Amino acid sequence: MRASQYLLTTLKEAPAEAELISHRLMLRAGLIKRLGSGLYTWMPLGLKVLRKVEAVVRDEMAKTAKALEILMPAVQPAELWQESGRWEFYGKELLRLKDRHDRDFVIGPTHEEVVTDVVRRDIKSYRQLPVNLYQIQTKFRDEIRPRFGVMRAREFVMKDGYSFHTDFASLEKTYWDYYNAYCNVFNRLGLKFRPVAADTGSIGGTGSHEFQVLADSGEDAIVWCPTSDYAANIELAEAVAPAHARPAAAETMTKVHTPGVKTIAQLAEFLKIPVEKTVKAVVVDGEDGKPVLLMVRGDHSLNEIKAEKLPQVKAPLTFSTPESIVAAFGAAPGSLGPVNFPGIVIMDRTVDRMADFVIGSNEDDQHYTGANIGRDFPEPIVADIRNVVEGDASPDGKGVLEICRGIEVGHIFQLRTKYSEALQCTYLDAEGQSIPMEMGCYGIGISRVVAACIEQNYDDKGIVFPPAMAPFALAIVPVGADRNPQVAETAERLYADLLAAGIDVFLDDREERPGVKFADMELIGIPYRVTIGGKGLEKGVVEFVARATGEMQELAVADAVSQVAALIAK
RNA sequence: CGGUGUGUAGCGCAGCCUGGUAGCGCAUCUGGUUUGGGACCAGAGGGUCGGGAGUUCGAACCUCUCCACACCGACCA
Repeated sequence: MRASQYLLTTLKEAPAEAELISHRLMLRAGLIKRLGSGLYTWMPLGLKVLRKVEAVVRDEMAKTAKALEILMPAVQPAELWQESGRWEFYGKELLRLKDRHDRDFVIGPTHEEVVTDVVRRDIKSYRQLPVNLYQIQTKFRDEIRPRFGVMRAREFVMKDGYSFHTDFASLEKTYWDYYNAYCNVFNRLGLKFRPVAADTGSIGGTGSHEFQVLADSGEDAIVWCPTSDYAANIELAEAVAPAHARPAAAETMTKVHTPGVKTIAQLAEFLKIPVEKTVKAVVVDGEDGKPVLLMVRGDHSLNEIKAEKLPQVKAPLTFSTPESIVAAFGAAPGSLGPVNFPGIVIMDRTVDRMADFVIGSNEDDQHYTGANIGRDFPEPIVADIRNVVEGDASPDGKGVLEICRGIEVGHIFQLRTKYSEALQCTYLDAEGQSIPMEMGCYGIGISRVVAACIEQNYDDKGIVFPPAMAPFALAIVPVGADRNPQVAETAERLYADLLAAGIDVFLDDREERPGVKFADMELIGIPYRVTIGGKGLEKGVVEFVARATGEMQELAVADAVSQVAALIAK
């Protein structure tokens, strides 16, 4: 491709709305243009990158996941969503619309309903199973807060796969095929990533893994163990009970005046004690509507997903209002505790092993010191309700946990029979019994992968695409071609020869100063550059520069094509 | 939806407090000089100052209202 015939829309300054580095660079490099909140046009250069990702995904879908590609409608009839129950449960993220006949439709945020309908129409016998289908398609989720460009856009490109099985063993086999396919995809794209155990969220089901690209800007916290292969999303990571038993009570429970103390930090500061000696009280609505008191150690934080799963707690998790808290406890948040509280109390496993701690007294501006479980209030229910922290013991007992940030680019689920039952997607087994199919679903955020990649591969000059994702394999930059016919000739010949050799070359034949061309080629992240100038040609050489390292070497013009091809192939 | 903030040329911004008919840098166009790291000189084009209403002789500026966008909290590929 020639720059003179291409549409490069690079910017020196990024639009003010862009905060994340990948978002800024994608706008500056002209990969995407914003149309509205969470809506982006993929410009020629950006689309090329997107297609590169798709190509790798398609290849691995065929080779490793052994799935067949289909394409389902983006617009789906509401009936299917009513049948699965998600018309009610999916909430406002589901974009609903009516056609001219006033019939309800949705713009698909995912395709479990449609694909299940496809399969239930045609697949009737165990002999036809398993079935494994995928598509690459534009999805729409009316996100509460779109942000970070295509990282969390409302409209985005997703690869979604679905498999159907007679039994769980078959599902598990395909599940691990996808697991391996995803590992291959992200490895081939040159990403640093980690598969982690994950919560199944609103999609439902049993087993689940997320594929997280490691980046400090990631929205997810990933827990992992350097000395074992344990890795999980913090939402799921189990906080194990401390190894030691609960110490014996040594202090007498004493009420202390703590004027103006509302937070754990203030409490520890006021009493001059470590925060580990305090217990935090959080009040949520119970399953029966009455407030439930949750206790975690002062320096720990409540894991809302774990809390929501407790049978005593109402789902979705709802923090009790200050009014209902005052009514139930007689005190405002900041001084709450289990002493003399008649309702349900649930404490974290760590709290269970504490003694002589500080806790709210259910009187404003009063706390208890030296509080002890059992002696000063009844033994609460014990549960894992906190987020793990760095230094916690790994749940597999093989080390100590660390935490890093990740961007979720893929997610695989064992759905089991949630949708096949709701939509009556059944098959007849050898005995003629009608049985709901076991299902799995498998997603990759294609457009998000591009942003995640940039988040991991950039420098002060711009994007540094890994070769597998780069819009072009190589840039040729002639310097002074308008004054030196030999430069122009050499550039043209090299361009033609490299194209003939099957290399996707970008020839910057614009009438721009060299600095402008260099800066643009670097900004858009082309992995390699050949610079052709008069001085070099006098010596019979051209320059070859690697974007990632900046390393330059001179190549003899005579065999530049074969040398470039060899260098790129490395 | 709640909290905070911003809307002025394609992009980045100033002007607003203290009303007087809109400006800077980059980008664009023309001419010239330049030419291995985002050139220089001269000239030019480009604006419903987010929309509407109000106050005023006069509103980018003051008031009200609506809209859009961004950031912080509840969702997810």
